[in-house]
Amino acid sequence: MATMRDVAAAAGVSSKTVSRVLNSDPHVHPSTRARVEAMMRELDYVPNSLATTFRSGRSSVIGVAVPDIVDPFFASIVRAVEHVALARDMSTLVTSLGEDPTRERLILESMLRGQPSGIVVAPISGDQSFLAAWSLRLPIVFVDRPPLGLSADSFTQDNFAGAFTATMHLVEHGHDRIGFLGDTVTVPTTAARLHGYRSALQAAGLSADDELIAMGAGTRASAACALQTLRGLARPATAVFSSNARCTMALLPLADPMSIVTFGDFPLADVLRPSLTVMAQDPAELGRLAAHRILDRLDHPNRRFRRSTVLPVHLVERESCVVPEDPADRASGPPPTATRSQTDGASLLV
Amino acid sequence: MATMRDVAAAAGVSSKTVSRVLNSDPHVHPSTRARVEAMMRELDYVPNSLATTFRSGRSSVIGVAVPDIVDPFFASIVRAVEHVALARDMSTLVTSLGEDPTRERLILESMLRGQPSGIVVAPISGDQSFLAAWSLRLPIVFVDRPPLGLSADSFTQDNFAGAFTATMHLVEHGHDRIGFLGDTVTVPTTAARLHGYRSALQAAGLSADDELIAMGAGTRASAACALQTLRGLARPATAVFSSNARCTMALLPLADPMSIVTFGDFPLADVLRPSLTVMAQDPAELGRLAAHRILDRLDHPNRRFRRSTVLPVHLVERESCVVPEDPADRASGPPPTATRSQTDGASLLV
DNA sequence: AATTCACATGTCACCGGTGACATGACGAGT
DNA sequence: ACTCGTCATGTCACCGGTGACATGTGAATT
Repeated sequence: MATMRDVAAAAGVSSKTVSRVLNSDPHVHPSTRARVEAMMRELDYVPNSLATTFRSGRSSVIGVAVPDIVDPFFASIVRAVEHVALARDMSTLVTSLGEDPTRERLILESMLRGQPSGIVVAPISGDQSFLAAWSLRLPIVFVDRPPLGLSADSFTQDNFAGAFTATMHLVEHGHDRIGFLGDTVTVPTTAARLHGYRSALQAAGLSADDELIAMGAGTRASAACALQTLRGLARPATAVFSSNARCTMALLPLADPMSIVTFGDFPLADVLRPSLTVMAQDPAELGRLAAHRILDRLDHPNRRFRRSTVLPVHLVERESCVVPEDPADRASGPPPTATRSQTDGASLLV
Repeated sequence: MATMRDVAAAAGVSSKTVSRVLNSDPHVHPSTRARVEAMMRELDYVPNSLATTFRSGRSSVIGVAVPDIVDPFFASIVRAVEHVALARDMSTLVTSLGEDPTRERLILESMLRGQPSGIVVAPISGDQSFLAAWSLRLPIVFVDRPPLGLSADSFTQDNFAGAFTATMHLVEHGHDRIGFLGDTVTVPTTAARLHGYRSALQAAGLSADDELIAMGAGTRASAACALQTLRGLARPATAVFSSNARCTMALLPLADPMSIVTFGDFPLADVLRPSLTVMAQDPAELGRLAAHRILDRLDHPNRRFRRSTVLPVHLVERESCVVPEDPADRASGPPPTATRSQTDGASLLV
């Protein structure tokens, strides 16, 4: 593994000159440059970016920590950050935080010890105050979920309004018993969506019974259980607002006639039959904004930025919301939104 | 940003002693240790892992380069590597290689300059010979796709056998005109799958006409076009072997009655109606094996390992393969494998 | 001829831990 | 009392580039 000094010795110059050649310093004689370059090639020299990085005190790496890279939502965020970083010749250190909130701190601190230029975090725990000391030294930007117990840049979506709109959409289709599906209330995203759901019911003059709210519905088994409960109520639910794509995907294999709106679009949501009506988010934009904020903070340490940016979400209306079936009158005409009949959908693939 | 020497000065000891405390060296007096630890807390000292890393000459990072992290297949590989790395207190540097084969080298070399302990690559270009020099210095392990122009460890799947089985499965259902869908032949994976497909047709005594083979079918538009062509043939195709999940997902919105088998399982493949019969791969296993190989190579520099490991893939039979419809005889009885009728499937969601 | 200056190149310290080796102190064993 | 070993701690160089600053050389300017 040839170092700069090896090249220098071979070319009969000082290591500084090699450094100059490497950084295309204009004050190097063409012939010297040629000689050095030849030697670099011959010794098949590769600069050790660890050394450069170390000396400069900061690695040109943007850390990204998300709950789970396999989730396409977070994967999109990661890819967007990566893309912005690449354009600035920086790289990306990715970590999944997993499910265990107590590990968040360990994972993030280990990432921070590597002296990244900045980090982008979609947190899983309920307290990021431990990042306060770090945020003095490098830009820390939150995506999807705002920081708790800490003031820092964040790019989130309008979860409240999105949930409100989604629930209203179901109400407008005539549903008055609408279930809520989510994983954990401790995640602020879910809390805000629950809040939006409740507000919509209230605005519509409907009661938001707790029995309509099913948490921990992130797996197929638990979603099945939740669904059964919703159906078994004295006044059964006829529709569901699923607060995230994971719950929806868990629900899909078993949800028979029931209207659904989901928070968050996902691959194939438009291909299912019926296709799913969703509140579309834009994870790539979230990632892009976060990455740019890191760069902006780095470039302009003294500039002030708006701390919290909330992106709108919008309703993508597809087929999964229909007027509830009236048991007394099965011939009540076609549902207003379903543009394809059920049998149509059935033949799509075979 | 306090350094070790700051702590040392504050505690009235040498920096080496602080280093010892940090590394829990037993030869430190308890009282000294306490004093140093107190000072570390007071100055809110954080070790600079860049320095340690630099001195040791190798960062405890495993680099992972995949075509696209948003693809759940590659995301699973990444997560598996991450998981193994974490257990060894190493971190993971992730990069997407993207679509452009000419950029592969640049991206990988930039990653390598960071002196990772090893890298895991799912390459996109047709030549990795430039990695030869690097592979002398650190373990380079290929996943999903074998290296080209280079001898290195690889963990792949049995693409040939998988494609053979998948195609045979369609043949056994009575199809004699089976189309092939893929993106690029230059990717060895696709080439092997095409080969398996051809061999199966040949083994079945069917002709593998070039007109049945549609490449570049990775987007919805191109998949639509390919499908139209296959349907418009003098002897139209009645079934399709899709060589990867991306093509399948592109095909889904528009494939009406046509039997499909896909290489690679993906989320929701079992929820679609009809659910998709697939050749299931195990990306997480691939990632796990690759990561362990990196660690093994690191731990046992002199041990010899089997270079190439090929994992089997297996058929997951679902509903998307049916006996071709005989135009002359529509009452030819139920298809042998479809366990749910089409109308059954239709009512699953509403 | 003296002065100035752009240019080509070199010297050296430094970034922050840590390995190799040194030192001093004290208790145990002969 | 002397040697030896263990413990607690210190010194110093080094990992590989690079910034600050110095030096030397020849051409242009006065």
